Amino acid sequence: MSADRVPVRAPKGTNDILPPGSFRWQELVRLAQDSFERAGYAPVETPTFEDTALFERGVGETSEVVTKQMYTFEDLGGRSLTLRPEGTAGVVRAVIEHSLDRGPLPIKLNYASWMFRQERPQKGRYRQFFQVGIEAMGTDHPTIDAEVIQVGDSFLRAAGATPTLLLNSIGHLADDCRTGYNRTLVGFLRDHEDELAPEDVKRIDTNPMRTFDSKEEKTIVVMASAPVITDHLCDACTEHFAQVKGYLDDLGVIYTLEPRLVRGLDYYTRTAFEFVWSGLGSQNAMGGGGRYDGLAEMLGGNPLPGIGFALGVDRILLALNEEHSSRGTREQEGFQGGPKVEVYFVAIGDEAAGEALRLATRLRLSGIGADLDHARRGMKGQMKDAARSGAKYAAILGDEELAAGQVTLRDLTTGEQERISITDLEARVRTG
RNA sequence: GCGGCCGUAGCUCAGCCUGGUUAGAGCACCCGGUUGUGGUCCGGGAUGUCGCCGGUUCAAAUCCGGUCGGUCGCCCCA
Repeated sequence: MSADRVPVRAPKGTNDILPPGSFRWQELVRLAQDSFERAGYAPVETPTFEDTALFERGVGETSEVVTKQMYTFEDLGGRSLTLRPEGTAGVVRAVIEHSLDRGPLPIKLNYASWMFRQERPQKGRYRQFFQVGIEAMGTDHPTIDAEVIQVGDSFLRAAGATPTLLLNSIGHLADDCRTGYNRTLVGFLRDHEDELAPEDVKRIDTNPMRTFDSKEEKTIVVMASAPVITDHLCDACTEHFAQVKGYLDDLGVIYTLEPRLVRGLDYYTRTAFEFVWSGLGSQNAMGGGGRYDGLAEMLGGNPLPGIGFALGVDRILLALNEEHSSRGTREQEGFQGGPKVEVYFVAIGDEAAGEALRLATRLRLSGIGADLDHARRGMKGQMKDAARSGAKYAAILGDEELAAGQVTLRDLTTGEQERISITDLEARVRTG
C-alpha cells in the first residue's frame, strides 16, 4: 500500500471533541468563566508556549512535570521553548512583565486554556488537556484564600459535581516552618529507610514530602506514623491557616483536613487544596491549587503573594457522566447545551430553495436560529433533517406558499401546523 | 519507562477454540410505501484492505511469529 493511503490520526493522548458532546464541553467552560467573572476575576490569555526557563524556575527543576513531562522544542533562533504544562507560571510572568503588580491589588484573573504534558495517556489523563482556573495576586490576607476556594467549590457544584475538598497548609520556607519540618521528616524517613518501597527511598533526597503521595502499601504504613507539617508550622502560618478555615466555615464550605496533602509543583506555600472525587479512580483529582507566595521572586519579579487553582475540564466531565449514570439521572442535567436551531426550512423546488436561504438568513440576523437543506433532498428527507436539527418548527415553502407569500409553519413537537404570512414569521416564532 | 486487555461495516459486537461454499447482526445512513409532511411501522439498498507484514496449509478473519495502533493500570498529575 502506498504511504499516502495510511490514514492520518490524532496524536497519541489527544482528543477530538465532537458533537453532541462538544455542546456540553463548551457549556461547562462558559459556566466556569461566568462563575469566575462574577467574582471579579477578569479573563487573561497568555502564550501557549513559553521560554523553557519559566517552567524550570517556576514549577521546579526536580518536579516530575519538568523532569519528564514537558513538550520542549527549539525554534529557528535556537531558543528553547516549551508548551505550557500548567497555567500559573505564565500568568504570573505576564503580571510581572506588564507591571500589573504596580496597579490596584489584588490582581484577579481567570483563564481557560490548553495544557500539555507528555505522559502515558489513560482514562482522564491526556497529553493535551484543558484547564479552567483563577489566580489572585497581591495579598496574602486569608479572606482571599477562602474566596478562591469557595469560587472553585461552588463552580464544581453548579456544574453538578459533588467533590470532596481536601485542605492543608504546607507552611513557608523558613527554619522554624517547612524547612525545619523537612529536616525532621528526612530524619524520620532515614530511620525507616529499610521499610520504604524502593521508589520512595529515592524521594528522600529529591522531594521528601512527596512520600505522602505514595501508593505503595509498605510506605503508606510507615507514613501513617510520620510527623505531619501542620504540627510544625510557624506561628504566622498556623494563624493564617486558622483564619482561612474560619472564613471557609463562615461561607459554609465543607472541607476535609488532610495534613498529608502535598502538591506536585514546587512553588506552593501555605494553603494547599484539592478537589477530589472517588469515582475517578486513580486520577481522582478534578483539580487543585494553593498559595504561591515565592513564585514571583523566583521569576525575577518583586515579592507578590498569590493563590489560585486549576480544574481539569475532561475530569469534571468524566465525573459528571459517572455520577449521573450511577444516579440514573440524565446526562444533560445542569446544562443547557444543545443545538440552537429553532426553525428549519423545508423548500420544494429551486425558487423555494432561494427563498428559504433568504428567510433563514433574515431570521439568523435577527437572533433566531435557523437552518435549511443544502443537499436538494426530497421533502421527506428534509422533514427528517428538520426533526434531526432539534428545531421547534419546520417552515415549509412550496409553490402554493410562494405564490401567496406565506409559509406553512409546523410545530415539530405537537404536529400542529398553520399557514402564516412570511412577514409574520419572525414575530410568530418569537412568541412561540 | 513498565504491565494487562483489545484490533471484523460509521458505531456496538458475533464468527476465531474444533481452518473450508458469496463474512454476519443490531443501531445509524440512503431510497420507497405516503406524486408536499419528520419522530412509529413495513419493504428495499449501500458500506468491510476481517489493523499490517510474513509463515503453516490444497485452503487462513480463524492456527503461528512479528509489527503497528488503541485502551486500561503503575509512576505522577488536571
